[in-house]
Amino acid sequence: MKSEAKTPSDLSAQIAKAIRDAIVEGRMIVDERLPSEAELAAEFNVSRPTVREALKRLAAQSLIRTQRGAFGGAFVKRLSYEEAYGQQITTSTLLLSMNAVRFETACEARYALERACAPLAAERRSPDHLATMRAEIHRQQQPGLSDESFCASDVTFHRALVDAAGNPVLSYQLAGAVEAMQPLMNMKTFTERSREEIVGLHTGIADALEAHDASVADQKLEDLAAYTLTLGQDAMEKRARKAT
Amino acid sequence: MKSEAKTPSDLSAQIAKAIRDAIVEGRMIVDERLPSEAELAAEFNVSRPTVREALKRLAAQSLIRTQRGAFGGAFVKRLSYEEAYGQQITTSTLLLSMNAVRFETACEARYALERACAPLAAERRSPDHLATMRAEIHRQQQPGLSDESFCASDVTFHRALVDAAGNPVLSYQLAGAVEAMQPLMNMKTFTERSREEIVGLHTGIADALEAHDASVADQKLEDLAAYTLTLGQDAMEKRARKAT
DNA sequence: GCGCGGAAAATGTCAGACAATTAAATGTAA
DNA sequence: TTACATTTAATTGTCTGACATTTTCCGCGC
Repeated sequence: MKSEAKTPSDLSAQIAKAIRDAIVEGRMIVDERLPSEAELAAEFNVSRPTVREALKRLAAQSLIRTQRGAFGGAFVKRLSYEEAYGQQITTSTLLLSMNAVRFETACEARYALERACAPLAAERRSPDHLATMRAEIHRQQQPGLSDESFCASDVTFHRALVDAAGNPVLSYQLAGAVEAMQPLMNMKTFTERSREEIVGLHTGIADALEAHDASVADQKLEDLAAYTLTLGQDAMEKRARKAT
Repeated sequence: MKSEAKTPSDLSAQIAKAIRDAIVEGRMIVDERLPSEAELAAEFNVSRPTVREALKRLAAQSLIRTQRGAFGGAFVKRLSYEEAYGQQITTSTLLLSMNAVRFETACEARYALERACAPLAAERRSPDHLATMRAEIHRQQQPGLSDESFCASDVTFHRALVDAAGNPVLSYQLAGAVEAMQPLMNMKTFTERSREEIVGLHTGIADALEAHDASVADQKLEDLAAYTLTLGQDAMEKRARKAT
């Protein structure tokens, strides 16, 4: 009945899997109520703490939400875009930081994906998106801005670019790619000169989107990708020279 | 000290957040051992079951692994690409299925991202990737293949295309986009005629990659995107007519 | 009809106990 | 001395039972 001799222990993982499968396969629909903890405990023949551990696992993945009180309980949760963004970003950031991903690799992936957004963004960008981009460009020009703030502004600029494509699925997929780069970028230092260069390219991108010109936007993004790469290589060389 | 009057209850969530932050911010490194459950309970002034619920939350996100026995405990886990793929796919699939994402939206996102891979794939594709693609094309031509198997083969083909770009970060980002489309595609039916069309385009893509020809590959992908869109619209119209 | 208070149901938390597992320490014999 | 078996201690996994807290519903009095 419940063979699965694979993992004799970790009952809570098995129970979590069973419920997760039911949700993913559509056997439980959004806002449907799960049996109470006591009922689940009886059903799976385990104690309530074990069931609770399983439910917490699901809650951590935003698969369920719980509500206290009478007629409360655990409910299948509609996964919102915001939460999905958040999970995406956490996972991407950890993946990059824990696997010693080369700066070039992450950079290449990020700009390849962003360039995929450019044609759509050129077509659909709203005044709102343009305003956000202009505002960030302005911030990036302020003297005395710390490297970290400069990076944060860069991320906001690029997210606006992605969002301008007007496709929430695309925004979701790229949230991780854009945000996860920030820790890698934070390790670099930006000279006055390189900031000027970047701001110039950002301006070019915003102008191109405003003019609905996809090919110029793509060109500027390619330039920006290339320039970012050289920045990374410079930093590496400098470090190598220092180590010698 | 630990006020946080925002959420009076849900201690396990707070504890999980505290530990998660420590990991994400790099205060704990890979393979570092967390304090034992009893120690954590004392540290946070809660009971062991509460600590355990927090740890299960982290385990669900693959942030830690636990080991029983003396000198066992919870350890910060290196997030592998495989696990990251898996989480990506689960989240993407749920996001699409729970938010009534339009077929066109998902389709647009997927092909925009895939086309971003095309130039890199044309440059770097290995014989292995080409062989996988050819094999799937062959499978797709077999008569009597179920729609579901056809879709599964389609996914494998496209993942080979993405992997051919030789950038694991890109592969990770696209895993969700490609796989999450499968349930949406499974709802369609593929006539003999449409399968022929798709197989033709797949062959064109494989040929272009083999010839290192990025622009043809891109063109074929654009055609495939357009054709897939019309398939989806046909299906919608047919359903609408039936409902009338 | 309308507020109000208690009952009931459910999750959140705690305490203590035992089982299972594992690595290190210890002891023993060749 | 070395190799192997045994004990031991630390730690997670699970269970039982209890109490606290939150929230809804129902009936009661007005």
